Amino acid sequence: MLKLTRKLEYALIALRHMQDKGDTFISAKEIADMYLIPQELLAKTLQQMVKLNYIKAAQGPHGGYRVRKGLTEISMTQFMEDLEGPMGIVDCNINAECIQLENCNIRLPIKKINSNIRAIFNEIRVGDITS
Amino acid sequence: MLKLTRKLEYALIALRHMQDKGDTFISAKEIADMYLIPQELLAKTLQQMVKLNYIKAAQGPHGGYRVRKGLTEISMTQFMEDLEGPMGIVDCNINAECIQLENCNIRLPIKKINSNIRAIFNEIRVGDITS
DNA sequence: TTATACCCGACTTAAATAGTCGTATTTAAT
DNA sequence: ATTAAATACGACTATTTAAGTCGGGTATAA
Repeated sequence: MLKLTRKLEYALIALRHMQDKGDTFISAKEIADMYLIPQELLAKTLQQMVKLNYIKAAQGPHGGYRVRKGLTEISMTQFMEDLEGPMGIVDCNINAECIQLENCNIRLPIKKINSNIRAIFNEIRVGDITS
Repeated sequence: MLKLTRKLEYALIALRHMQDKGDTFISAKEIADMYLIPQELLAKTLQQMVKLNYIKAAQGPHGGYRVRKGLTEISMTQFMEDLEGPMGIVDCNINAECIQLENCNIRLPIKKINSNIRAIFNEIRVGDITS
């Protein structure tokens, strides 16, 4: 339990790699080869990040991706939720459609733990990992 | 991502309920009915907690479970890992058999986040949730 | 003796994650 | 123009993990 998804790992690895390379466009293949990441999967993730305006893509030969300036300032909470949807250690923190609800006897303490975890990721910037 | 398992939720709900009832033995059925938890699943979890010496069982009619004194003092980290195995937001924090390892460019920052999360659960006692 | 409850392992199902494939489009270089 | 290298995108499949079920056993109070 309490695991990050591979997608997030791959995204961070890729961002860090691109960050290191400055302004040049880096292909998905280069990153996939270097870190032994399944290329298609990484590609999809990079495409998602383009849509999120995290990175910029260039098509054609010598194309690839590069990091948008300022990306490093966003919080990990934002980053994670942009890529994977809402974060919450239990479902009722997310969809609130729990059949128990009224009966639940641990709601409050769990909620508190949840905000502790969010607090951690709120205070971490993407740049803390990728720079 | 970053979810607790149902088993842990059920375990905590059950512990809290038993705690509230003091020394009397509470059956799995009573708890399952009250909180709409699948009985067999809850039963298995309770049995696991008996083995861990978290709770005490009594067989036969009017049997059931009750909480061991002192349980409330153990940390959530211990509790969670006893029930679900090692905790870690990425695999390499657990089994260390990552094909990348050398290449990985985000190992250190991830490790740091991981210990932040562990720190949270280390400082929470089971009793903080169940009492 | 019966009914209630725990005990325990094997099994099945469901959901989430991870990974693959095919086809289309863009574009630099020749 | 043609080719090759790259992104774009949706549908599909596979794998893993979590969740839930079942069957047969044992203990014990009434």
